[in-house]
Amino acid sequence: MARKVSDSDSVRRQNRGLVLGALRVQGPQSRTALAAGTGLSHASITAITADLINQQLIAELEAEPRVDGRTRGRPATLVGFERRAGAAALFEVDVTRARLSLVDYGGVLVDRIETPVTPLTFAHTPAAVFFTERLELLRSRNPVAMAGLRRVAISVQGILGRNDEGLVWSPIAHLAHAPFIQCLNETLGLPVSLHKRGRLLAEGARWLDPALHDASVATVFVGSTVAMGMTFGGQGIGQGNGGATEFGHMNHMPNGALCRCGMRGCIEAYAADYGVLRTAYSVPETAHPAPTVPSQEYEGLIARAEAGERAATHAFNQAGRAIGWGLSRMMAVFDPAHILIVGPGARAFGLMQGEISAALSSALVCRVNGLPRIVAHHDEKEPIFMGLLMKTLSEIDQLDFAPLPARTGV
Amino acid sequence: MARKVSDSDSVRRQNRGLVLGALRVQGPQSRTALAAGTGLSHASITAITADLINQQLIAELEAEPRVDGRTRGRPATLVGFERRAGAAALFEVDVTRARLSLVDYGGVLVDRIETPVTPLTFAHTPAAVFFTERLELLRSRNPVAMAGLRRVAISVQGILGRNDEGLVWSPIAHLAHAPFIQCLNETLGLPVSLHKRGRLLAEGARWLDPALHDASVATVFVGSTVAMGMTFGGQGIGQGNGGATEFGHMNHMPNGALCRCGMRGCIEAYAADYGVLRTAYSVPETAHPAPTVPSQEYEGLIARAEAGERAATHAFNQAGRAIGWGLSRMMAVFDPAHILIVGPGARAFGLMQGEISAALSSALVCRVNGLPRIVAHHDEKEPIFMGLLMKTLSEIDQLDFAPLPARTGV
DNA sequence: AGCATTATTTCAATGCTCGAAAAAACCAGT
DNA sequence: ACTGGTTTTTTCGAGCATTGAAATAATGCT
Repeated sequence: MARKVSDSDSVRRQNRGLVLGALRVQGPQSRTALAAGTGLSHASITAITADLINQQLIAELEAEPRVDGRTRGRPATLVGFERRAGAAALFEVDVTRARLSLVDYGGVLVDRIETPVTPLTFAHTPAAVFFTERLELLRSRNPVAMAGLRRVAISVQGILGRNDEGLVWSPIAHLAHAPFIQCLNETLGLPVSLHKRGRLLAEGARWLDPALHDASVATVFVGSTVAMGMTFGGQGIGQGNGGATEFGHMNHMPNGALCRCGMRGCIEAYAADYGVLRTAYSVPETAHPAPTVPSQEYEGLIARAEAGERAATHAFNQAGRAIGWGLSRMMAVFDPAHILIVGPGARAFGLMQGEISAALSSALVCRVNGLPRIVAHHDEKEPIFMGLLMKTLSEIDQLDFAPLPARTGV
Repeated sequence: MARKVSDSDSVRRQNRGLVLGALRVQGPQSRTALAAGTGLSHASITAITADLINQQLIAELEAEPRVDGRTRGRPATLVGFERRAGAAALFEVDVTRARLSLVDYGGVLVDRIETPVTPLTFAHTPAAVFFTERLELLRSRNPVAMAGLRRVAISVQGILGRNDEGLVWSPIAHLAHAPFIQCLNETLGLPVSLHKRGRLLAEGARWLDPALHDASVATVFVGSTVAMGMTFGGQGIGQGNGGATEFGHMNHMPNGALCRCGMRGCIEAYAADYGVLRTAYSVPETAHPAPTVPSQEYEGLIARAEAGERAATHAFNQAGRAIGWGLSRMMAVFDPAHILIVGPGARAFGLMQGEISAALSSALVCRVNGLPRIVAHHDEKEPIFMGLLMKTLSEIDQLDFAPLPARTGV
């Protein structure tokens, strides 16, 4: 049942959140700009920013040379996040490597640790230990920043259980069912959150392209896996892991090619790197998928397909068909205004586009409403990091700092 | 960009909405119960209900005999909607008939007009005329109630355009692209809204079963068409037609059976009544679908299948397979806590269940998280009406009555 | 009739927002 | 150097909604 949302304290919290959100989205800006951006009155902005400055969450920036053309009148004082107000530790765990980044409250990267990962990594070292060790290393290198740590966020691939039970399945060996979240949480006494990589991709795309910020977008990652995240006009559904999907494991063809997940006929089994290679080399569909594919091998195949080599183009056609039918089926359930293709496979977009469009054209929604715009982006790493970063910092904004702690400080 | 949500007026509006919502969901109740249900203080409830009573939106009910067991203390005064506060006209348009219901603000059915519809109906009579005529008839029979008309809502099948452009495609002949919404809107000077039938089904299920009210549910209609609506913990995405899907026209098999929509291989082409009959009678898949199927024929087929007749059971197996793979594919994108099967086809659920489960088992999400609970409901008419009714009345609550018009009205 | 119990209303205090007016801070031109 | 114009912030008083606690109402029970 709906619950109260609105005594006068909630109003304040809400408006603080609005201000922090505006700063997060648009960067440092003047109070006047904040008033315009949030719709609040100048008077309220003054009160709220004074509050936030008192609590050292934001600070006035040094006067910048004016860039906005205005030359007359009192110059604006920009306010922006106080970088020392807090920090977050962000893990991105992949099949081939793990990366831990320390960022401050302003979103600036402070330090970073990269570690190669093999299928044996988490067999030898329990995940909780692995994460803790790296956090300790980070702490020893950045004692000051780490003292203000407020959140640990982890990006993983796989399926998150229905009720916050963590990873129930993952292509990263020995990571599923490992109780590292609770461990870290208890050890550190901090909120630790787990995010699906595909979902962060969508989140990141939203932050990287302002046009997408409030749109509904499906972001498809094509590479060593096939994944998809969705955003709906600015918010995922059901707070939690809303927007996360298992697109790569949507069935493309009953009883079809063997997938890494053990099922048969998944889209990924045709469109992820290993699937494309398998097709190109005429390896039987039921052959066990290669655990990892060296990127130069995949790149090489793209090059050969672009040069017109039959087996290669055929493989990418197959991949395109799988993705296309998958999108066409998805659109029967949810039809986004934008579709983004990202990841290593985005480079092969040209090779798959024909089949994708053909499959999409057979969706009733598309025939009636027209094909959605599909765009390929070639950088896949930063969207994930960006998504993890912005999602975590926004969470700190709203959860830690928006419920005003004790009224005006001092 | 996020905009202001919260000056003190919005707080009032918000809380009025909470009160109206609680009354809508839980029916007439005491102020004390409202306080508990909304989380507001008794003092606020007093103020808000006084306001609402002043504006004649709600009224104190006659003392009812106590049923709650409490026998001591001051008896509660129940407040409930003032039925005369407004009315709504609800059209349910189907392939075979149209129904117009007049309901008052309390949700009580006042009058109803039913009209058979044929494929020629809207060829002879423009939709706008058809609707207007019936509204006029209703007005002549209920001048008083119709004077308080606040909304016209129409339930249709088909695809709604992306930007409120109305029906772009519909299985109801000559209804797509007809500008009846704007016409009615201008003629009546009232908001006229169009709803997808499948979406209302989900909405209705939510209101009919309290356990589903705040859950995420996929409601599948199986009958003359196959349709699906989704709810996400109480709210559709993207306000508008969030939760609407084109599930029936999700592709089941590339280049498969011919569907009424003109495409090939849609789920509907296998699982709607005409599809099942076509399979049962070994009519070629590419044969043009029957425009309508008499319900006794469909029922008869169910009976024969239940009696074990081969052709019939095979047809329902096919249908189950189409629905099952469709659900399995849907679950890769959105996995609801409940799946409801409703409509005439729900009676055949037992015949399809095996194939549905088999297909679902091949979804990774299901293998990992377990199969979702699938339940068949046998009544399909009332959920649609209920959905249309509650959605429209809630809209009046929130849009017309929550933004308090002019402060206390003497 | 008086007491216990439950439902509502009254009252005074608190906090937030807002609009308008005042104060600041800076540029330009004379 | 000084005055006027312009743009940004802050200050101030008013208006409102909420809240907890205390007061008031309305019954049943004994």
